[in-house]
Amino acid sequence: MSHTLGIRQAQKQKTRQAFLDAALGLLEEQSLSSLGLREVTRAVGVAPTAFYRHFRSTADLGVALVEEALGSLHPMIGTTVSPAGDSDQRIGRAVDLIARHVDAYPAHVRFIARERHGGVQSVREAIGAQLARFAEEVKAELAKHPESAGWSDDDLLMLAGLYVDQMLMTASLFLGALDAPEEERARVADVAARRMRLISIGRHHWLG
Amino acid sequence: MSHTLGIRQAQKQKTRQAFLDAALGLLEEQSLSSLGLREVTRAVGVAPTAFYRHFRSTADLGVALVEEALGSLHPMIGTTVSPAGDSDQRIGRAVDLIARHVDAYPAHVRFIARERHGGVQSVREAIGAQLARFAEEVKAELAKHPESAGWSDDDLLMLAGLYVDQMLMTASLFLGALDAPEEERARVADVAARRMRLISIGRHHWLG
DNA sequence: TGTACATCAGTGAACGCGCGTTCACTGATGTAC
DNA sequence: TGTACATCAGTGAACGCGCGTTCACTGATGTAC
Repeated sequence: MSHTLGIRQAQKQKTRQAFLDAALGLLEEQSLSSLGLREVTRAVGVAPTAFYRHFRSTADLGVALVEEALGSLHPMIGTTVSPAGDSDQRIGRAVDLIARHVDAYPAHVRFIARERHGGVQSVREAIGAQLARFAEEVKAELAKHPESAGWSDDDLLMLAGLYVDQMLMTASLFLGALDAPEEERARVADVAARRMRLISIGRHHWLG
Repeated sequence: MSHTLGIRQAQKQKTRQAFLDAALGLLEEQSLSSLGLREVTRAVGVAPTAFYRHFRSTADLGVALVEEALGSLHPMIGTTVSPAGDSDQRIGRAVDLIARHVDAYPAHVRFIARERHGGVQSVREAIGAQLARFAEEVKAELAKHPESAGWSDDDLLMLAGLYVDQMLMTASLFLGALDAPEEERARVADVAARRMRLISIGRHHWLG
């Protein structure tokens, strides 16, 4: 069981989380490179100087947001890229899982899509590092599949990277259809599934 | 032959282009949503108020940059997605063309990658519209290929979108390796080619 | 349990600075005759 | 070709405002005894 924090530590964590939440909200309509320190503290309801008790800069806060948005996703890799079920079932499960994740954490997904190529170097690097970890984990999972027999390490990593990028693309498409009618969301899911199916077919005919 | 502009018009166009060039340079290290009007005029060497003679806002300038970065690329679609040569030759040609384009216009490519999901709505929409056009053009080109016999319109558009996204991904990877040793650039080209090969294989086995 | 001192998350005033936008202007270019 | 007037790209001063950062502070929480 976990150690109970002191009152002071608990309050500090609570404020820190309020900073992350407020920033994430503000970042729905702008980029991190234009997010102001005073803007965030105003949204939280504390003095501007309180910011420095938690972060060195908004870039630093951005790196913390990367951890929050992607850090908890690693355990999902195993179940998503499992060999259970036939190909179409696996694809349907993956697409559905992405759709649910976008529904549950739209601001996190938007933040990652936006800042992956955004204007703040340290945040780009943090996202890149997390995505590289995902690719390695997907690769390790793919290696367990019987279909991967005969594949080189390099080819497996190539395929894993393709899957990771495809997941991000799909998440971004769902994000754009968040407020659209169900019909549009279904269309997005359908296109995403067909893309993955095509990749899956390519995978099965890769050797020979 | 083209009409010669008056001195006044010619000078205005020259200044406008100076704005676009200066903004593109400044955007290598930040996002459009944090680009300041005064920052741009300072880089150009004109008074801040001169900006308003050309653009309503930095967002407006961003939309103009989208046109500059992507507008001239449409004619390249036809030759890139042509059915000439075997599959590997076509892929090699496409990857090489992307690499050369990134070398020639790194700032344009970075701008598009950054602002595609960036914080300025009108610019996101302008990029989205251009990419949708590209997808339609790629689809039209694919439809000419004999391999596309039996494909539905919807599947062709799905494949075209996959190619367009893959081109952007590849361009972005080359961008990250711009200052890297040739060895690293070759590795990027190799991964990109293998990704496209896998997609191409999937394409050939899509039906039946 | 109580006391005395240390820690430290959050405060509030103050600073110098660059921002976007307005306005009336200047002077070179364009046009009508 | 010359003259008189119109256009308009770029100027420069001025404005009110919000920014990031500094500093000494307060008072609740933590700790040593």
